[in-house]
Amino acid sequence: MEKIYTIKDIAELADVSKGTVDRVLHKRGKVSQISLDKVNAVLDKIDYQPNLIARNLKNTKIYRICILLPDPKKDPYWQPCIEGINEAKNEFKAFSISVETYYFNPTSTASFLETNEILLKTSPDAVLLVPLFYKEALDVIENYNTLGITSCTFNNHLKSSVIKSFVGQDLFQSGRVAARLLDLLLKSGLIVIIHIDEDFENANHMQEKEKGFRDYFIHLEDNKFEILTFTLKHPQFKATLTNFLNKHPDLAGIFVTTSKAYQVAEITSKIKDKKIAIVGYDLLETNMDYLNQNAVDFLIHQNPKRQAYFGTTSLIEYFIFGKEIPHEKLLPIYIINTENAKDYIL
Amino acid sequence: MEKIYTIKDIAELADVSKGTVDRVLHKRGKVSQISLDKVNAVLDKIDYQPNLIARNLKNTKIYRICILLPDPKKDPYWQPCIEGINEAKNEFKAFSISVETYYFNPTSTASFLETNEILLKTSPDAVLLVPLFYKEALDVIENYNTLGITSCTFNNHLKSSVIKSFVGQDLFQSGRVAARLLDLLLKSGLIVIIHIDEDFENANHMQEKEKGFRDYFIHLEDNKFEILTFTLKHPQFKATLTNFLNKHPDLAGIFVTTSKAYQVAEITSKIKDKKIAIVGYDLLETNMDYLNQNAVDFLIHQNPKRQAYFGTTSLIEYFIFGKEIPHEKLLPIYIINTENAKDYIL
DNA sequence: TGTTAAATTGTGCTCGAGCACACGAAATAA
DNA sequence: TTATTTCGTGTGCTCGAGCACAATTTAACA
Repeated sequence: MEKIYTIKDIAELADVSKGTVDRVLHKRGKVSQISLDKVNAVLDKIDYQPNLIARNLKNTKIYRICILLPDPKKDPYWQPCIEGINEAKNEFKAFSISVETYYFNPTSTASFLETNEILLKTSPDAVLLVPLFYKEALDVIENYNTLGITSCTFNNHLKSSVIKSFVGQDLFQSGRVAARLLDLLLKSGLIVIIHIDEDFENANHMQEKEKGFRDYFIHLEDNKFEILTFTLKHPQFKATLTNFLNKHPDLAGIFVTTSKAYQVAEITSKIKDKKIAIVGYDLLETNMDYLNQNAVDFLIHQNPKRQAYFGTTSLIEYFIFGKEIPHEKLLPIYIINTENAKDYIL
Repeated sequence: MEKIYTIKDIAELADVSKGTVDRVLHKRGKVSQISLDKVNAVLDKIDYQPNLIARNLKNTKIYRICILLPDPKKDPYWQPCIEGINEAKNEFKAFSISVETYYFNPTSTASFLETNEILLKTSPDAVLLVPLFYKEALDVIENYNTLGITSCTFNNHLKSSVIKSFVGQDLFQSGRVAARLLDLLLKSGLIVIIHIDEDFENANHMQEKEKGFRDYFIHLEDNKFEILTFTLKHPQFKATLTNFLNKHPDLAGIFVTTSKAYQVAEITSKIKDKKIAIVGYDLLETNMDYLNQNAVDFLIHQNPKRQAYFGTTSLIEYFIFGKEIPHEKLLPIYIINTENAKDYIL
């Protein structure tokens, strides 16, 4: 490794004071052409990397990061996020950073807005949020922007120019992954895509997954599979599905686009004489149970823990080290079977 | 977040000088019982977290980390490691750390020892190495220890009390993952485990994988599968396998325990009338080709890039922040099909 | 009680970047 | 010519931990 240059080194090499070097580096204040040239000549020759440790020493400000996400008590999918956030907090506990989490009810836009109001009272420097509700999230983020609050998102994609970063998955591609899994598992037959138990507001992710899923089969030469789509909701769900199963004994596989695969497996696992392949999402305990019972074949893991961890550490490192935040970070699509599941759950 | 206390704060609260506080904190030098009690009383009340930034400001030493791994030109499996190392270097380029890589020929213990000699001349503070050759690696690591050099390993497990950390995968479990994949893909039939083209020295990983693979099937109630093991080497490999395929038309699946699945797929893909399921390891270009041609069904990814990245960053953070290095870090076992492969290759 | 040694405690400098302030020189105004 | 502004530059302090060394107190002994 080459010598590490400091501002003092540059000042001596350029025969000016470190104050002048500082002014050149930060384009702060007036500098004569002669001094400017001298300093630039030195800077061209060497590779100056400011010492981030020293730079941030002076910075005694405590940066406040607020995280706004659905209440894990209402939907266990979000529980791993807490662990990811705590891991990030722990890793940077020696730095002057405050990370606070705020939970809203994932079924209530009012709860989302209320919680946001409470959060705003603490005047954070940045908010990392799950933009579950499209319209409301847009307003909220626009508001952050006018207040000078940095906003980052995870889990859900939301198109907005004022969002600093998004951490999540390519949902279209995850649909293709599911398709490929069922293609390998089954030779032919009827496959059903089931959208279950989610409101219209955050339905976009289900559509993306379906698009990817169908895209895969469209590009297969042979038409070995027939694909149908079901959009189901409690409480008719159980009756409708049972009815469908009876009518279609040729049903070979099911792709569940939400984390509710267990609800489907609960019904299909009771069918004695045949096995219907199921690919679903998310490592909920209930899903894991059916996975281990062979009623679910694969689960696609969105790694909410790592999403939250990555979103949080990006913001922390942005504040304390001035690191750039990547505009979009797409996590890999994790394929889970009974044997590698424990790698992902604590 | 609560107030962040500094040594000066503690000194004032305890009514002693910061020098005394320093002595108490580091058990350095003599302190009277009275002062000790006063300082401890304050320390009990508050949660003191030393400012890592300030602590390391004074530290102008450039830490030297050497990485000793097989030459990617000899075996492309190692190429991603370079990327992982570069990513780590880049992330910490502003800190006084020197990271240098040294390549040895993976088929030659002499090359390993020679390269190690060259590396030692640079008197590193730590070495991160792939202990490919059991006996030689043990000696080398023992030697590091007497020289006061920290040693960390990745990819291969090596039992030694002086190794500070290991980053890798649970190979037994990855065998089970492969078994589960073939179990789902096939209903019944003959499965062959193929160990191909590796020397005895580093054969341990193949044995672990086989153990895990067989362990899975042993615990299935029904004996749907028959499992055989093959240990093959160039150049007899091709003839032996072709011969075996002809003799066993009931062969349903193959588990290749090394990264040479493409060599097997090259042969099986030419069989016209039937499809043999193959599960192998590692995202080599050649393996990916056969994966995309449907000749290989799944690849298990050991994520060498992340292994190298994690090993490197752990050491860097140990030196510049004094963070603890986890003794063992087992990465998840990544299941790869055609659709999620691109998430893992650059 | 005085002298010296030993034990304990306090002071002040270092690291590198950043920034406020002061100093000087040149330019303009009176 | 002198006063005042403007521009350019250098000086010196800050941040917190760590550590060398100085200063002070206490103990030991003649």
